[in-house]
Amino acid sequence: MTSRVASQIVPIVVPKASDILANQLRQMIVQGDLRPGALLPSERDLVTESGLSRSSVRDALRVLESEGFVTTKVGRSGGSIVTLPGRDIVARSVELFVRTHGIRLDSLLECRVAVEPTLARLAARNRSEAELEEITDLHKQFEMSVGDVQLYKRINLEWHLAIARSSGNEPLLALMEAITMPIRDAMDYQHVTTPEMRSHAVRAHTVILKAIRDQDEASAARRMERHVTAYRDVATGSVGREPTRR
Amino acid sequence: MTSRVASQIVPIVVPKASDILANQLRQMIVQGDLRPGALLPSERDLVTESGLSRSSVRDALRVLESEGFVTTKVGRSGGSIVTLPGRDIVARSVELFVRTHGIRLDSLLECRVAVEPTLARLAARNRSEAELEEITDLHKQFEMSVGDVQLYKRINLEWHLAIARSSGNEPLLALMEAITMPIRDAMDYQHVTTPEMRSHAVRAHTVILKAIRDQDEASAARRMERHVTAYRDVATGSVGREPTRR
DNA sequence: TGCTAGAAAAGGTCTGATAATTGGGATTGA
DNA sequence: TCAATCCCAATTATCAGACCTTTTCTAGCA
Repeated sequence: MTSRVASQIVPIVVPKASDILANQLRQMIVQGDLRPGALLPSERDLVTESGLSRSSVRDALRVLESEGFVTTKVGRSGGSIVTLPGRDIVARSVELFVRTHGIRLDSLLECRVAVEPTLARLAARNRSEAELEEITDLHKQFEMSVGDVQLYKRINLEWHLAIARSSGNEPLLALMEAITMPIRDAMDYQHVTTPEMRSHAVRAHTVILKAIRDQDEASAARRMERHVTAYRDVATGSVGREPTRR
Repeated sequence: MTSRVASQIVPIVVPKASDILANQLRQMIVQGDLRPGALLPSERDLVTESGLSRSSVRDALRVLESEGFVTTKVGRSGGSIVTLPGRDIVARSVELFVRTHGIRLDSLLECRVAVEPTLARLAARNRSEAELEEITDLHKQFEMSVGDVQLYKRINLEWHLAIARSSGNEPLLALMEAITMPIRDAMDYQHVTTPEMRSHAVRAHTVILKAIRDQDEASAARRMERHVTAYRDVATGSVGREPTRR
């Protein structure tokens, strides 16, 4: 065997044409060169500009569409409009992750326990008057819904989400929105609430709302933590198991 | 004007052929009919099975690929292999969200403050011996890295992520992974650490590690909270602003 | 003026062909 | 016999072009 020089060749990846185009467009959007609302050139124009075929251009646009970077309309004066990937995209990916990996309900509730006290604290700090009014409004509806289980559940979730929206913290809000739907599905499937539990929740909400109104951050966080911790312990049937002493 | 019957027609949306196919395949994967590792039929087989054209089939596969449901290889014995959308997909969508919406560093650090104490608590509860060893190992490297800023930063992040992995809570881990990279980028850009700060962080890590080793959940959570809260306050320059009294 | 039919513009779909990539099997040479 | 090499087949990637569907604009007509 003849001796050979040491290979300095590193694995070469050949990117796909459509990926290159998608990356370029994505980067332009991320960097702000393309503003949301802007209309991209038509597919046929992109073909002439990029030198690629229409299928490659379309592949790129489809990927960007599924990532939430463009929305596409058909028809005259249609085309691809630049959008920014919003919380809905994050929520969708989290939801698919949760469903495909069989994440259990207690993991999701643990997640809520981690997130919601901070959301309540931030809501107490940052809420606007309009947001406070919305939360208050939902709370009034909540108080009157203890008889109707379906309504109760819906208003309950809406109230928690309204607080999250008032926090002003987008990443945490996105996570909260993302885990809310899987939690609701799982709870619908396996959990029933008693009237006593419901009126208990109403009382908990009342004091949390007061703390948020008074902008008492520490109280809002502490009471929200108690509320969601209790919820978790009831739902996972682990009331006696080391109740997160603090 | 002749009187007409009330229209009961509701707006009709015509889904795209490729979306229908993508939805079908996605649902089969989510429901478990298609296991990860399974090889989908070739594009041409899918064409004959679905009755659609090759472009529609390819559109569907491209969307699924960008969602993390399949990975596609070219060449003989290539094709589309079923995968499950992992934390990387979640992290990617969060990262794009953060970058396109100009989420500020203090929001991300607030996020960490919300999440990491719970991760530390769960790590103290659920860590395996091997995971404890990994965390300990990283801590030793950390202690020796105070002189090398770049190394220090890398090991620091690795240590926090190792704790997150030991928690056993996949959603929180995904969020932690998702916000780590944007935080690092922003910190690289604007923040410098002093040797005093670094050795202070080493001491904080030491006590957290001890709590995790001893499986002292409350201590792990409390000390981690102090640690990341201090980090946030230093990084946002708001040391004196209502330091989350507790 | 108001309405309608058609033209125009855009994405959606289909068809067929060719290129590039990859793995495995056949071939060949020592 | 065995290892390196060459060739072929299967598969995705890309291209080219045509036609369809949807939507909007417009010109002409009543």
